[in-house]
Amino acid sequence: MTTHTDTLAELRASGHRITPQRQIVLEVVENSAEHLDTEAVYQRAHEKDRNISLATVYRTLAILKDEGLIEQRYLARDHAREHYEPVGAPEHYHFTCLDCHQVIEFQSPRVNQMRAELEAELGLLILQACLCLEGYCQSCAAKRAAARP
Amino acid sequence: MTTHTDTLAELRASGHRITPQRQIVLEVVENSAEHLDTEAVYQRAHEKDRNISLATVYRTLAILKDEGLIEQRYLARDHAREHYEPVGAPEHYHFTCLDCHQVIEFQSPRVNQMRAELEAELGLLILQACLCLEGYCQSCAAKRAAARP
DNA sequence: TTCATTGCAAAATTTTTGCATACGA
DNA sequence: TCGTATGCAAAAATTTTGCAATGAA
Repeated sequence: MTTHTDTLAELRASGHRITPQRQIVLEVVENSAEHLDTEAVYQRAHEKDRNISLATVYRTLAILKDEGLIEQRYLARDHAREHYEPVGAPEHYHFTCLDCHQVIEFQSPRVNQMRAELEAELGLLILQACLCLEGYCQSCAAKRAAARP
Repeated sequence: MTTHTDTLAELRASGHRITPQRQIVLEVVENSAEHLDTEAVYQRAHEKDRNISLATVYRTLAILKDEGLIEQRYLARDHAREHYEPVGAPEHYHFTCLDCHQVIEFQSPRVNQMRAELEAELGLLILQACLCLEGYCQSCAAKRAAARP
């Protein structure tokens, strides 16, 4: 398990300076249960430091992501927006219903299986896997089938 | 294999009108080998109809996507931008190297396996699967390992 | 001290929307 | 004819960037 301190050390080791702003952004991502997009990270960071700027949050998230210190996830419902979470969070992906818009989180061993296969076959080092599914949930699929026989 | 005419019929059946602009947008997506983002679709559509507007392209792509008549794909390299392609294109996903930025296309039976499992277990109807991987390709991974022993 | 980092504001980019007009069915 | 769809232009939403001042190492 990577700790906050470890992550800061890695950040420094990769040639970046440790600033209060960066510590705050990291804390926010590490301590949130949900996936936060950039705006949400900014809002929470802003509560801790009234002077932090949105530009700094953008820049910091980009650095942390580039260094592999946080992960990005995309929700299908709002795919264009990146959501961040700490590395090491339990693996899960998202299915979004196109009709009722509920998000169903799921796990599947197939993803890691595939990652391992690709790494072995193609020699890749896979750091991030983005997987999101869209379609209709059970009840909405049933409704649509009934509406259009 | 769904034909252009079939797709238009489905579009009409779902309550939308067939306009020259919509036909052009559909043709562009169907006839392009690459994945086009909205701007690229607009550019190609614009060559065929100098008066077509970007707003119409946005609106048309949204409709076609909502109706499941085209699919969206996301490339990890440029994840925030949607890329469209016709339904029924051969399954493939993307890995992007964070260093040299090359995009490696790959296939994996694990995806369909997972889709089938999820549909069976959760009763979902999965229409779109977005999967993109990021990390380092074989040579870039080797370089990084050498640079930071 | 030195240079990476910051905040601010402006710019750039991308997408959406209001509305009068045009046109498909 | 009737109401959807369009083009335009303006607005909204999101992200990036220039620059002088600040502050981490």
